Amino acid sequence: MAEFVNFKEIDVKWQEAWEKEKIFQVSDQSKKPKYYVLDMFPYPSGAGLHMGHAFTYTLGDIYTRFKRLQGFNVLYPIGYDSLGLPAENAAIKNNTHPEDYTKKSIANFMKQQKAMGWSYDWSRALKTSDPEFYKWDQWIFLQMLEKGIAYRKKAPVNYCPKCESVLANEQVVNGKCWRHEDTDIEIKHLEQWFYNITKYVEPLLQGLEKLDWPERAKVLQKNWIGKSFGTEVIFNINNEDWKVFTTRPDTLYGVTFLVISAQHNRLFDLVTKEQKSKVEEFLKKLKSVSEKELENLEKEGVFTGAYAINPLTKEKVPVYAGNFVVADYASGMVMAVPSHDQRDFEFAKKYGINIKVVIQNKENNLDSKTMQRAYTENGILVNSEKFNGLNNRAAIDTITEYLQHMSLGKKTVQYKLRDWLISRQRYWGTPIPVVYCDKCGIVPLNAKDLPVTLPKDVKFGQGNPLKTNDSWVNTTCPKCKGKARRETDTMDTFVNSSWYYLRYCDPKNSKEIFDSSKVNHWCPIDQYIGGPEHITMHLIYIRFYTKVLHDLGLINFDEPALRYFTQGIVKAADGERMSKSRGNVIEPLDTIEKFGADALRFYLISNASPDKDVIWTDSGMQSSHKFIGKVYSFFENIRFGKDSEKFEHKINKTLKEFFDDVQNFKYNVSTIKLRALFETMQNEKTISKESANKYIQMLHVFCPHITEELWNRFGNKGFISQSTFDKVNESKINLKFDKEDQAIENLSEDLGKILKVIQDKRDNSISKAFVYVIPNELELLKDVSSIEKKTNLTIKVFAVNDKAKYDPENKAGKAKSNKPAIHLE
RNA sequence: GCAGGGGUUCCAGAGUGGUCAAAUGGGCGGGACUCAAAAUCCCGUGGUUCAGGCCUUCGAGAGUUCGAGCCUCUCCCCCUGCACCA
Repeated sequence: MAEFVNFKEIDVKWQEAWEKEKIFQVSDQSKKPKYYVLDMFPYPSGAGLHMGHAFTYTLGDIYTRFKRLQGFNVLYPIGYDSLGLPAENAAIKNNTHPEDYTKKSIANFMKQQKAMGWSYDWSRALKTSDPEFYKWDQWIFLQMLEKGIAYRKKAPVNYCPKCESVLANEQVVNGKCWRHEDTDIEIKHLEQWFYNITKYVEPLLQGLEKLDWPERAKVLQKNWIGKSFGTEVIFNINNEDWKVFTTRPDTLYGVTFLVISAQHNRLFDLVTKEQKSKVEEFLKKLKSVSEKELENLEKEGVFTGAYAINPLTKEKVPVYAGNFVVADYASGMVMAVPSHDQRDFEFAKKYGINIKVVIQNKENNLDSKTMQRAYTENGILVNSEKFNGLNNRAAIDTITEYLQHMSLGKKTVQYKLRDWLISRQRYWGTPIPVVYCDKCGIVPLNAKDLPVTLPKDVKFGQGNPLKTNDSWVNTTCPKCKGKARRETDTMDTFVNSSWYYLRYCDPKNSKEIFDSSKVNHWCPIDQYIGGPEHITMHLIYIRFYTKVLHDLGLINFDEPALRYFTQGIVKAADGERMSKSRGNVIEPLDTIEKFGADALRFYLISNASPDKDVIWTDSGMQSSHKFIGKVYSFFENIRFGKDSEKFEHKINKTLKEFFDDVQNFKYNVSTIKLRALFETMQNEKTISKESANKYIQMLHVFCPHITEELWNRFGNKGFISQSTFDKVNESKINLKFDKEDQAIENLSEDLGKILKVIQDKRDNSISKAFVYVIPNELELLKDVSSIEKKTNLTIKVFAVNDKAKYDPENKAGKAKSNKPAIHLE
């Protein structure tokens, strides 16, 4: 009975044994093939483990245990993404130092992680707030600087007033901060550190092809990178060439104005004296608008006073500054064709700008004076001089070639991906290892002087805390030994997670970032597991870093993770996210206390495919608990005997399917098959120890504690955690047994239906059933005891050609294949 | 708008050409046990009833096929992501 089993006790017993024997420590040297499973490391918050953690890390642990039992030498490390703003903010709130806060959080986390039975190699644990770790962030930065990948520039950047820091493009979600859904991003023009990720845009795009990732993840990254083909057209403004990117050079003759981004850093080069005040007024208004809803922002603009010359028509068209043009995409300036682009059309109507039709089609005769909206379909060029009559699709190439020929433009490619802004004006991050020297300017530190550690003594509350420690800020220039000032910005926390997976391969190396041979042995990650929210942030950065480190010759692969699995979310019973404010949170630790870690693990994966959301139900949780209890008590005092042939068939077949299902994360399907097999097992007279071992090995990946206990009770040597699966014995798999089951089930069903009808009509006097089958099906029904038990009938089965059969009603003739005839009395 | 993923029986969720009225779990109904309840166990759970049948179901419609939940097309709906990217 489930109640009598003290799961908690078993959990702790084996968790301690595993730890004591260090059985999950993995050696770099092994005869076994390597396998690297990685869960994205957690951000250690003071709140501890939540159900989402319990779910995602259990998925990884199951996969790891599965791979171990398959005979792989599995690297399964864990660490803490412990630098970052939330720790800083939480510390400020609790009036402690981020370092103390983080230390406490990690200790708490670790305890809880162990209670889940996750089989990490704790000897490799790392935390990013450790100077021995972030030292290498700084080292990588210096490498990047040397290669020109790290650089400083003044640019319009996203600033979150709540974070009091700038953000990367990836961290802006719908114009808001990724951490503060209620906070609008402000655009500031600041000089900041960037990583030149756009240099790697093509490898990032092409690398996707060879990855075994969910389609969704690949598409998301593709869209984020946003490659588009087009033409760069040169417009002359005030005797200066300005490049404008367009995907529609076929409409070039219809350009009636240009729009430059209001955030463009050269905007005022164009603004005339007369228009200056109007433009400034417009910009002021823009700022207040950005604090409201960005979504339905109307397209607005203001005339700059400048005119551009259309390279083909030589016409002069006005240049406007507009709020809808993205400053740092392409050249930050667009050509506007109101007749064939709806946005441009609305803008032209609003400001009374000329409209010129250049594409016509036979059915509709467009007239610029009467048209109600832009015509965006295809057609034939008109008003386009020598290109008149061309199909507009064809004209895209023709006109581009002509521009190229005349040196007025060229074919080009644009991407949405921007360079990665890594500066943060906050304390709890990796210090950027440069100084500002009055004489030498920006000077990087020497690698031997790393790490630049965070000073503990700083004041929080106003601006960047690092600026408050003068003795830290004031330093000497490594070049001229003169006075210098340290960079007080720290790095985006995402730099840490961009290469942590490499450090796990050689976590204690104090001489170099890692031993390349170790990293090349373990990497790339064979199976990476994490949430979908990381696809356009972390997973872009980690791929970028990998490519950079590859090009630096440090590693011999250029993709971090070949396979990636995205898990779903654990939702509360009401279908909402679990949250304190909703009061619907179920705590993993409470659940373990009540049901044991195995039952929780089993429950979390038995509901649905793990890439789907799990909706928590107490009854489901209880059902898993019940099942685990039944299995445990079944085996607890079992006496082994022999397997029936049928059972040998079943266990081998299940094992075979199990390999396939678990390999493909169909954990839920596996749990069902284990339930079914358990039912069969209960009806067997005896089973062998070998089969029992097979069964608990399968169950072990989901429920490591009770299976460890049973393994031990069975008298096996060593740990089940370190055992390996037997090969599937294909010769024992005989589909005959499945047919037999099918035949029994069919007959049982038929009898049931007949009895139901009869019993309604007559009284219950039926006690015997005579069954007539076609001869070659006779042996499928040789054991009908289960049906006899169920129906309370005595059953006799005959072959139809059996001369000695009892068949008073002469039913035997009705027997068909898979459909025996039946006589009841 | 664009892209991706989906719509399965009361719910969750398996299932991708025949043995599918469709696994499994939950819920619900019935039964056993009990003085009773809880727990546990067994049975049932689209309709209908004629002895194992018949009819209707897997978002809607059309098609391919001897045969479709599963393949093709069109449409509807839901979720997710990007969103003024020129």
